[in-house]
Amino acid sequence: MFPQELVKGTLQTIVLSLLAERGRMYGYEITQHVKERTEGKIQLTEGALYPTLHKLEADGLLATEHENIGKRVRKYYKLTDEGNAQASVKVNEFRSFSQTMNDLLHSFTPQPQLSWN
Amino acid sequence: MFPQELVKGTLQTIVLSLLAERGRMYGYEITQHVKERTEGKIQLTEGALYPTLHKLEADGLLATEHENIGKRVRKYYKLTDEGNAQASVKVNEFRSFSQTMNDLLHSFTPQPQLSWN
DNA sequence: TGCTATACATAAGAAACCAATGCATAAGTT
DNA sequence: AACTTATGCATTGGTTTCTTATGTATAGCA
Repeated sequence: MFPQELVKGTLQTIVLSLLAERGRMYGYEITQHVKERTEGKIQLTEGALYPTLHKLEADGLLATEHENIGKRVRKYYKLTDEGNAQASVKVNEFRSFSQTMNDLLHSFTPQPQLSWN
Repeated sequence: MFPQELVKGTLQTIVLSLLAERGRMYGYEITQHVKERTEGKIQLTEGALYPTLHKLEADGLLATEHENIGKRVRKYYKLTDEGNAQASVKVNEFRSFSQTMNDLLHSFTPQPQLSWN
């Protein structure tokens, strides 16, 4: 489990990229999916996720579809065109940041050079 | 320039790893060094840095040495033994987090496989 | 003389998150 | 039938962490 301070600031990026990949998802599904794919190392709390989803929707990056599952209503989120563009931006931004940070930390304990296959 | 939300939570890691690498540094030096090494992409503000340095010192991870430069007093920070250990932990933690995130975002736009040289 | 750089520091407010709680349905268990 | 766990939405109070702004002071340069 990573300390929360590290995960902070990546929530929007995670949500946008997952929706870009999978088309549409609902809130609870996102938490479970992230937990499984990261082997429990990243766990999104609902208190952080739902406000973020609402904010992204208010910003016009997400649109919702309501679906009845038995007597429950499930809210599916999907990307708008703008949201799709923003997903690209955010993911590239994170990768670039990740690279910069690793360069900055590089000399601490030298790692072997990476190369593309 | 990265959005600040991405840099958040990495300040302690940056400080500890730079001190592990360079022995001792003073506050202003840290801001300039990070700015140069990242080509301006990460810029630490003093309002964030100084409270962090004070906190790390209060937590016993850093020790200070005062040096007179002309009529000014410059505060050098260096790692304690505990700080040195913590530097390892934090750097490894970030690298692991970075890897996990990149895996999670991987399928968004597939990247070529990485391999060690 | 005035501007910029160096160098420390704090303080008020904002942003983002966590932990807790709440409501409700569904499924499985004893 | 009763209880527990899982599913699924959501809000609220408090904390941490950072930003912006400000303050003080020395030093160098034009």
